[in-house]
Amino acid sequence: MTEGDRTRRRDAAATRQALLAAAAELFTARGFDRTSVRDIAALAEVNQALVFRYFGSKEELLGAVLTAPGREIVATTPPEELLTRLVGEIFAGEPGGPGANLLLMALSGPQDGGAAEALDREVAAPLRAALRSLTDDPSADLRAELVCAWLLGIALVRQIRLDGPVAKTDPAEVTPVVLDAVTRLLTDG
Amino acid sequence: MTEGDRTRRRDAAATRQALLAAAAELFTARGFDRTSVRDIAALAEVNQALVFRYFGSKEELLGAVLTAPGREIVATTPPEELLTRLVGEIFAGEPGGPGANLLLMALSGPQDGGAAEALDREVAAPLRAALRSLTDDPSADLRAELVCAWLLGIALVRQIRLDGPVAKTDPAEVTPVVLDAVTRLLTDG
DNA sequence: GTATGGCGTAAGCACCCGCTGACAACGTAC
DNA sequence: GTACGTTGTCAGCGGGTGCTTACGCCATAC
Repeated sequence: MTEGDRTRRRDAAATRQALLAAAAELFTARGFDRTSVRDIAALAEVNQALVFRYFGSKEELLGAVLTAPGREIVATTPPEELLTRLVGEIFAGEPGGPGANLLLMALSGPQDGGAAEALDREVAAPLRAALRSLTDDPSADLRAELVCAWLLGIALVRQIRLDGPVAKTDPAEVTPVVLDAVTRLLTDG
Repeated sequence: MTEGDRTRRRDAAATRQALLAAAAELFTARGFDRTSVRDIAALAEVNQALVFRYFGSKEELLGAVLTAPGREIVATTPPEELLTRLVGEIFAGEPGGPGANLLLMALSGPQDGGAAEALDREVAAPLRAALRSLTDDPSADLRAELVCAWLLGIALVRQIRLDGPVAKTDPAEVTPVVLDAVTRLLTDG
């Protein structure tokens, strides 16, 4: 309607970004399958055909949404701080909203589309490697994956049980509890 | 074809059970949304209209599948053994197959259909209550839910990363590690 | 033998989905 | 000012979905 809208339209990068943001929000809230391309486009206030112009398919859009933020965290954080950083990120965002909880998407998404594999490769695998290096226990692999499993579970419960203590307790109180338990799990023989 | 088939057909209880089993298998393997009623009926070798005759809707079928086994465990196990029992169940079944991993369904299923709520009410809530009673820590609620989150994460990782150590390590080796860490998490101030 | 009621079957409705292709509007380069 | 490439619009396709409805079929009761 307004001229301001007119000037901001016809901007490929902006629409691409709007689609990414809308997709992240809806995928996180409802899961992949329960989100339609038309819903994403509507939230982004963009024609639905543009999803396919810019991302090729709904699955590739999921891939783009999934890998972006996690990869950034892993890339910009030294291994020895990765655990603390990730726990912090998990408890940083609003429980219901988007944030570190992109994991849910990978679970509800297509198993064969490579999205879950991409997330594992880009985010979880480096984390496991970093955790493994913190202990010399012979079962380091197992313990590292147990820690990852815990983080996954915490992120999910925070997302699902919005009224539970994991979601509601002050992060400053929860974080040390988790980090403590993880540390002991890793450092005990 | 054979007479044996003829006699076993036209048996309401048997077809109901066949549908339940088929639904459990497919829901667990693919998730709720990626499983169609026609797929379930085909696996059960039953006409798809019978799903609606016996269960009313696809969601109610999910509800029936979800609550049955978990509720049985909770009902038949005294609170003080519930944690050990559940950890045992999680590591008992085959990693890829059905078993204690019905949780995945609740996550990928409809959030508003009450299936996840039913699972929480029938299974998770009693578990949390049992865990809470094991500690007199002021943050007992939080710690109990953190434990639940861990179990959820472990069950999921076992399901998702079939080649990972959580899925492949001998349960007899993993179980004490988990139980140890949980106990310390609960009993530490 | 025949009526009755539960069981299984076939066909299809109405809808939503991911995705496509042709076309219009726009901004820019010349 | 005109040609051109990019961006956005629109209608619709092919197909899958949950679910319904009307209808045969069989076992039993009488």
